[in-house]
Amino acid sequence: MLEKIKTYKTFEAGQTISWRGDDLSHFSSVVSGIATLTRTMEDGRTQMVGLLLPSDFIGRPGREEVEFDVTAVTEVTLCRFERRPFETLVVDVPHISQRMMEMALDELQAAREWMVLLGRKTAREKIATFLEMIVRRSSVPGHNIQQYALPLTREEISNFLGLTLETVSRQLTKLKKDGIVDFVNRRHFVVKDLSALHDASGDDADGGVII
Amino acid sequence: MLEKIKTYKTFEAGQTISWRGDDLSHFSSVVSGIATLTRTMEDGRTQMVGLLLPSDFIGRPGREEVEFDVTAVTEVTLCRFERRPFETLVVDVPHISQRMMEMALDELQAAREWMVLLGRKTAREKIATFLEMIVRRSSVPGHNIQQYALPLTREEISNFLGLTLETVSRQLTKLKKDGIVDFVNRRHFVVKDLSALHDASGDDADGGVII
DNA sequence: CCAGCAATTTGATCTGCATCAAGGCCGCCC
DNA sequence: GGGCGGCCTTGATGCAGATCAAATTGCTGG
Repeated sequence: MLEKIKTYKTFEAGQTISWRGDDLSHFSSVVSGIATLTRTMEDGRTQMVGLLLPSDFIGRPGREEVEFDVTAVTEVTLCRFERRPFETLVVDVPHISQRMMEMALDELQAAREWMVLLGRKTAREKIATFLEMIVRRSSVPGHNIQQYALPLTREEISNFLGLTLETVSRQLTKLKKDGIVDFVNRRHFVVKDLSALHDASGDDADGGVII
Repeated sequence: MLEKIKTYKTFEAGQTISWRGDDLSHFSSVVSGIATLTRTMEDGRTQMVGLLLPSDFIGRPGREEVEFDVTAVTEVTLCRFERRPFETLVVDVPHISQRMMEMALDELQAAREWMVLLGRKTAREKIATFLEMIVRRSSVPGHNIQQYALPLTREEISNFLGLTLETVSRQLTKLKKDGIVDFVNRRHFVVKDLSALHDASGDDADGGVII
């Protein structure tokens, strides 16, 4: 059923996929590439509120408007469904809303963890948490990755972490000086001490039950 | 069907409803009272990630553990469903997952707006946004409320906004000195200039489409 | 191969909020 | 009613990260 109403669309790196306030004409899921969800205040202060990776979903049944700016960071291909037929489908096919509920709850959990970072972590902890997240997300079980790609510019990272780009740069070089990570070049890094990286993140040992 | 497996439980103000890491034995919805969702770091830094009001939901199908501490701020009555039967129900009754999807997406939207506040707003903007939220949530169409209750202590507010309690106190007295709000007592306030309060919040005119 | 330009790093300085430290207020219980 | 204890306010000081300001790097297109 989904097959009938689906189309693909590709956006090039840097292109805006939709602006806050636009009519919500489609629901989409990311097929490939990386996109961001951001909010910009009147004076230009910008906060990223979501990083969309393949399989992530954009759109909300029952809403008429997009609530955040969606921007392609790399080339992005979306699989899109027209809004009206999709909304009908959500009602008719129970499995879809179950799946979407699960995805929404996962995202909610991630957003809440991110709120802890934004509200309470130091710059160093923010950067360490961010790098650790990259490592965790890029890891494939069984494979031992040596080198990780940094998909965002310093400015994008700063908008993700609620910092300035200068602070991001400084904290990255500090983690390097401390021997925790190393930079192959500006967009690729190696983790030299994973447990030190974790210690620097401010998160407790493991999901954090104190026995 | 829900009727059969539902029970009520009341918690007194200040009591912990569940700790992070506890087994998730029930799904609950708030019947009355106010509860908070918080995360506390090893060294005691605390961030609130959710404020649970009547009709809000606690729990997540497919999860074994509670992810955040849940605490009663006022006396709280929950309507609880045992986990296993409820999970079955979610699969069998499509309407439930549709409703839960919508609630999760609403919460996600709220969490993302909160991320902007935590990452980019100044202390004054945070306080103004918080007061404006209280006003919006307490407003009943048709009624003209004069006085609003502040459901949280200064410390709880500070944990909500990613500030210290001293900063919360100072910014509240500043908004008072500026003639924007007035305090009947420590836990009740009056808005003297709603549009000034809005201006102080840093949010744009209205949901923010620039025409 | 080099000019031009955007991204990044690095340095100097400033400042908003945290931290440290007293009091003051007020409800509550004896 | 008075004193106790939990909130809350207010003041003084410190500092992490913002801001302002140059370099430096390194890619891109001529």
